[in-house]
Amino acid sequence: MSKKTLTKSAIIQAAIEVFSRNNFSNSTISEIAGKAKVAEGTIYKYFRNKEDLFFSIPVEKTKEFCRELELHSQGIDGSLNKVKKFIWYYLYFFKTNPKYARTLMLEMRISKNFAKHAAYRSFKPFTAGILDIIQEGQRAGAIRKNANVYLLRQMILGVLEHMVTRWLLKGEKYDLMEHYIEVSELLFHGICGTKE
Amino acid sequence: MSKKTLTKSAIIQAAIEVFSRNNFSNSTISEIAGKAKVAEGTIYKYFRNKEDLFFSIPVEKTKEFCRELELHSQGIDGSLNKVKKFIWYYLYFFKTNPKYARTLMLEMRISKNFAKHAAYRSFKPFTAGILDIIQEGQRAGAIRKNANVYLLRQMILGVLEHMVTRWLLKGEKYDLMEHYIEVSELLFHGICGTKE
Amino acid sequence: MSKKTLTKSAIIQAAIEVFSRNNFSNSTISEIAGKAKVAEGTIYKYFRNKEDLFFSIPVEKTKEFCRELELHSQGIDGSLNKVKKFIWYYLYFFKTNPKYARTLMLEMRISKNFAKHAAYRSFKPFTAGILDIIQEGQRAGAIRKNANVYLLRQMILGVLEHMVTRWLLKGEKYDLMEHYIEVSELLFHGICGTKE
Amino acid sequence: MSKKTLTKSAIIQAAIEVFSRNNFSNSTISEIAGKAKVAEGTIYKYFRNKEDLFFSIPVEKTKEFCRELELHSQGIDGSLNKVKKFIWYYLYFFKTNPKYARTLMLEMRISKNFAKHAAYRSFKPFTAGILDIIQEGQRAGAIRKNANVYLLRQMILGVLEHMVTRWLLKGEKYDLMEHYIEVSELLFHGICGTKE
DNA sequence: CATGAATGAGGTTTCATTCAT
DNA sequence: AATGAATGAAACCTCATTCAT
Repeated sequence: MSKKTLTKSAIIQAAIEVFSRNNFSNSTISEIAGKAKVAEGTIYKYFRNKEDLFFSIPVEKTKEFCRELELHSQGIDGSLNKVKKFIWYYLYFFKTNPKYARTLMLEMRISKNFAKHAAYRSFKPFTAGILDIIQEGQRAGAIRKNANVYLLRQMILGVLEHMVTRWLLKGEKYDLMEHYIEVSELLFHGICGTKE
Repeated sequence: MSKKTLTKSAIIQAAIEVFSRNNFSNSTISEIAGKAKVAEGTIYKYFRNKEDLFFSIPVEKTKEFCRELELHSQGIDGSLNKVKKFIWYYLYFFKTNPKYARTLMLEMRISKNFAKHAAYRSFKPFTAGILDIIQEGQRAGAIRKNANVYLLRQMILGVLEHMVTRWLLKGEKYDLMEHYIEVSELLFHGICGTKE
Repeated sequence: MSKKTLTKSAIIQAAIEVFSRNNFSNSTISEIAGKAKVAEGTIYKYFRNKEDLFFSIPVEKTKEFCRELELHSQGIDGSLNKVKKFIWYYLYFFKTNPKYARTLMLEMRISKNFAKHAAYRSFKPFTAGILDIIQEGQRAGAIRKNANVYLLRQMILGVLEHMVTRWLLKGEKYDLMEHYIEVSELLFHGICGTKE
Repeated sequence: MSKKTLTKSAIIQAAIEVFSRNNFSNSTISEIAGKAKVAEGTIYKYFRNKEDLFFSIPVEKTKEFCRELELHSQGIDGSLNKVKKFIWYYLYFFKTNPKYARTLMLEMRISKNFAKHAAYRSFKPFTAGILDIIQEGQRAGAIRKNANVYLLRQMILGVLEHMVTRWLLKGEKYDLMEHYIEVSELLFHGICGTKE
């Protein structure tokens, strides 16, 4: 890694830590600079402004997510198994990256201009991946054919997002993965009993 | 309504509007005072500080939600029908209160000190209500007995929260309620097809 | 004078002093606030920003100039005598307001956006006054009829402006008015000798 | 020209362009370096600091002015004709060097430390030249003997400076030279009519 | 000689909160 | 009770200058 690349990723890493503790507005460039061991001015050589630095965070992290997910998914047969693995890895990733989780789930996601920023496109491969699995599952009959694929994806991601968010808001005091099998089960077969 | 109560709710209403446009940090007391047609100093007669005003918003709004839900739920038989009605009303409420939706979903929920604030307790009757329905459903056999009630509640609220949040982030450009029947169906019977 | 008006003119007066010592960019709001004995924030209650404060300076000062000139001009007959008096008062005014002179002549006049700012219009009565005198002089035959009035005004103001500017740049070390009669004479009858 | 000289004059030329657009404080070394196609650090090999670079601009330009003026003045008889030629060339020079005109007239001239800088002496031959012409004119009787030569010079330069400055402030939208004959006429014979 | 990454001091501006009226 | 003028701390960001390569 060149010196420039090293400095840049030191800044990103420091930014993740700082933004995860306070919110965007309460985080200061000065603190990020301190943590990254660079001068405040240096940050502005690499990022246009505070918001640009903020939005640049998920670019690298999403690459990492997709790269690792790829590895974990190899050799798995059956769409439902693939969905299960996705659910597992999703929770695992945020469990092991709790600071990034905070930044992404509690700050970035609701941020006004995020969708307009170039960095937003870095999510494309991520959301495309799960969509492929669902479509494959429908073709194979493992997933309901009479349901909109986008709605199905929304449900899965919605439940996962909610689990991570709730875990963060509760202070990460329980194991994020403890109910993951049960949740998969409910997602697959519904909340209904057998009588009604 | 006394003059005091009128002033107070004018301030709250102005606060909802302002906080729904910008985020907490970017909203100013000065703008809220302007919209409520009171002096800045007056706000401090009714609320300890900016955060106190912010957290006071859901108190009234949640009361309103519960009161109306009560009415809508009367005369409904069957736990699943009650859950369906809850889902319907939840979406309906936020569809008709989009500014409050923004404030609550995008700002309040992730706010660091919210859970510590007295106002947080105002959600109690709300979350208790849906729990009752689920427990009743389990007793009647309409809802799986082998699933944790809290997890069930979390799934339902998680999906709903996600739907509202997504709708807000997409700019309220589609009808929040358009897929509500399909979503109920998926929640009740799962995403699986019949083959696997 | 109300308290608000007092505060505002204290700020303006402090601004004149500070801007006259350093240039616009090197002057600081902090120093102006200190001199005016108000907090930095107070300045922003009265002026939109640093530039707005800067451009607001000549408004009051030009009013003062015109008011006093009016008095001094009363009872004077003959256009050339009026021009002479104008020249005298112009030099006198800047001699007795050297700090304002610096701000206006060395900073304001060349400032990029000044002509666009509302304050620019405050010069109107000033430039209109001398034009009237010139036109009257042409009608009476005291001033060349075959010369453009705007060019005549430009020459008079140009020479005066230059005298003040030069005096400032030389450090106000000589008497600004020492050559004023000689200059009037040259303006009136030209630099030529009698032979050519 | 050696490579060193080439680089230096590229920097000066870039500086003229940049300083003519913004003022001294708002101009950046970075932009100058960019325009001159050298690294920022390189500028500091040739000039002590930003101010030194700024003040170095007129040195070359004034040499150019004097050299050309010399040529244009050859073979002209009569002091007034020489003055006329000077006026013509002065206006012509700034008309054809508008960026330098801005830098010199609007920025440099009022600059606090300019008179102290070594570069200030580069004006000497320039101001000496016009003084010679005036003195010669006085001896020949073409120019009033009863007027201070320095005052005469001041009047001529003052009017010219004012013409250029006004033209720049008005956005160079009219022809700087359009009234030059009329102005000479007024300078030579005064603004007075024949009656008074 | 030339480069350009890094520095870090310092200024403008915002805004929650107070308090005399 | 209501006002709104005044406060002053604190943060983002810029940019001249340096120095290791």
